[in-house]
Amino acid sequence: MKKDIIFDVIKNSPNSLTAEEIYNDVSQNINVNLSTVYRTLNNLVEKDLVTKVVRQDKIAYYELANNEHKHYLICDNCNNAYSTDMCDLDKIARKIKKETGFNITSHTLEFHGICPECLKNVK
Amino acid sequence: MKKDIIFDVIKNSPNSLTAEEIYNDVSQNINVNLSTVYRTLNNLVEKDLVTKVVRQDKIAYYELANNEHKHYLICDNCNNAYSTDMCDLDKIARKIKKETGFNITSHTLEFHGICPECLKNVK
DNA sequence: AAAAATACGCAAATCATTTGCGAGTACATT
DNA sequence: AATGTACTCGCAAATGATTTGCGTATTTTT
Repeated sequence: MKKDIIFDVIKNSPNSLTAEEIYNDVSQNINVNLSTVYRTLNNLVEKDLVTKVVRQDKIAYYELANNEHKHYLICDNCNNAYSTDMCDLDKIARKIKKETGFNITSHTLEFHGICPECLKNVK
Repeated sequence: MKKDIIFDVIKNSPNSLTAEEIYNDVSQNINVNLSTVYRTLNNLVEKDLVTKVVRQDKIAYYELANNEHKHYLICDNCNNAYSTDMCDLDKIARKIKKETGFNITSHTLEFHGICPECLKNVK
């Protein structure tokens, strides 16, 4: 079924994708409806197979729910997202937990700025 | 004009507000239209007087564009947002800048979990 | 006070995402 | 194979936060 194909697209993508991007990709091979893509994505997120992150542009991005935690550097100029695995947030999370009693289970982090490529072109 | 009243609401709020919350607040005193609130907010954001942050719930939250950097602990149970000023991200940002050349200008960080209050009630 | 610029209300538009419904398909049980 | 039950999908309409066009008021500038 189409769920597998949609999941494959996510699995094979090095970066996170929007529902529309997934839809376009899948549509090249088979017929699907956008709502099917959304339904499937929600399904995969529920099953913890896929992670959904809403960015400042208000669009949801989906990626493989992998163990290794990633964050994005989003260029305000070209709007590309570069991922980084640098994240010392667990330390901060522990500190917050200790000082506030808040039981933190997850976090999202988004950096904004200008990527090296754009920096070159702007100058 | 209404811009001042809207700005006052934001100034006097200890936490970030949605457009609707601001609208409700302002409406208690004067007549305004929701679109006026939105227009004014965009205006204030443009002038760097107000900061807009889109959260995972896809709703934009507005707060005074203040110098002191805050992040939110959002309870997945009661949906309240607790703010914290703990943020060692500048260190991480510098590291990323050095290693990737990405010129980071801002970031958003959102912690999710269960707040102490809800923890008590759930148990 | 007239002209030019803003502010505002109202209704309609937008856009990502969701949902109701009805039809198609798969799988299990007899 | 036949029946039942549960998904899977497509399609069109609905949602909900936010934006926009437009005409009218109100302010600011001259």
